[in-house]
Amino acid sequence: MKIISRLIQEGLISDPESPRGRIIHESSKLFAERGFEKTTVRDIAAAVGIQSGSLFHHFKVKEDILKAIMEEAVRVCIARQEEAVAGVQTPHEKLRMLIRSELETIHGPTGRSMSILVMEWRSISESNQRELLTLREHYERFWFQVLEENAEALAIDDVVLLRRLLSGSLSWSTYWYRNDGDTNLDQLADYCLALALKKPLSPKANP
Amino acid sequence: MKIISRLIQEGLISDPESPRGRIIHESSKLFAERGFEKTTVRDIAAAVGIQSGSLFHHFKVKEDILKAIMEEAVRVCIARQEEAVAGVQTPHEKLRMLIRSELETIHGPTGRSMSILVMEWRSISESNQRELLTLREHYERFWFQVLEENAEALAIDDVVLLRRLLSGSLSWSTYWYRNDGDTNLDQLADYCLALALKKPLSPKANP
DNA sequence: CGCTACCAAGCAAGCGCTTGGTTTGTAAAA
DNA sequence: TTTTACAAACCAAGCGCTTGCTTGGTAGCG
Repeated sequence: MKIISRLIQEGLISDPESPRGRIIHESSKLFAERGFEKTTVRDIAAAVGIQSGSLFHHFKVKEDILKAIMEEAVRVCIARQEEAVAGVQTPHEKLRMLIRSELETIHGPTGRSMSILVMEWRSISESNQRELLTLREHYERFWFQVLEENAEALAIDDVVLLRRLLSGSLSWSTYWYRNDGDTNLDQLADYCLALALKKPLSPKANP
Repeated sequence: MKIISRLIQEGLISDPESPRGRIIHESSKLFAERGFEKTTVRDIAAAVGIQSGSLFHHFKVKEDILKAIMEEAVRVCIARQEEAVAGVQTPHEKLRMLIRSELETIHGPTGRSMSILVMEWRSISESNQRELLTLREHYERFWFQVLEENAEALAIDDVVLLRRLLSGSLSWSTYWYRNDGDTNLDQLADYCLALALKKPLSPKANP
């Protein structure tokens, strides 16, 4: 949770105590539950505990709330990613941490925002999509960097394709993975890693 | 295309020439483009070339159009799947055909309906969701049957988890795969198969 | 004073859907 | 062959409601 408070201080994400933060928080709950289009500004206002008109003192239009949620989601994602790989040495472990980190953002406290980012993508305008894509590129670039640097060591034949298939598997887990099930995130990450490397499940370290 | 006309004759999907079929067809274009919530009954009517009120002569409520699209999508999916595996003998080839068939439904002419099925899921009521899930279960059951019967031969350690990860990878391909790219569906299927079996890409037949 | 945060009221537009009636194709009855 | 019958397909009009957002004003605080 250290990351979050650092990002708040840097002004990259908003303080959940502030009005803006409260609106974002409540909105993300509602958007995740029923979707952006089906959530009215009155729903949001009621959840926050203010009048619907008052929302527009903090956000110019409804879509800006959605954009803010997505923006902050990606920012947290990037920060988590950098922290996960920092200090890790072996290629094998680097990839494992990357997978693990992505699973964490999907199923941890930021999970709601992440699924909104995917599911409500079409509800934001093209210009906002472009802005978010630039942000997201940072994240993807990091993945490709790690994969390419270690492609030989890990015997990866197609970096781009692997990332795409992995991306799908991990995202899709929102639909079935539950934190209280009999598989935990570490086990899931290990399984994905084994699949990606076409190796049997087991050794902690690497040749 | 033989399957489609068979399904039409059996009354399992509607004739694209009929009014009902035309509405479904035009709606699926619009839903895929802007989403269910953002498509108005007036948009649909205009695309079909009738008055908005006339739609309700064929469908009781707007949601029923969406439901019909989804229902027909799953039916085509199931039929394709059965046909794909029929006559195939080796475990290796069976799995390959299953993957190939799923990719075909996602990226072929039924692709639009398939992505609607995934993306607009939350826009249908719970009771309709239940109905569709029963249909979908048929499809999934078929997958598990094939996987379980050949788990030993293919050295699959976790059938359920493999199907889930594969499911994600394949679904996600809507976001990046283009038919006119330099990879075709067969190549993609082969790559996914190699990943699933943790084997290097290459041999047509199996040990 | 001035600034942030908010309220109360409501407007204009758009929404899904209904209504009552008309056209059109088909097929049996005269 | 003409007449009658009838259902399916559609139109024109609009109702009632919800939507995102605006406006003008107020409370609280440094």
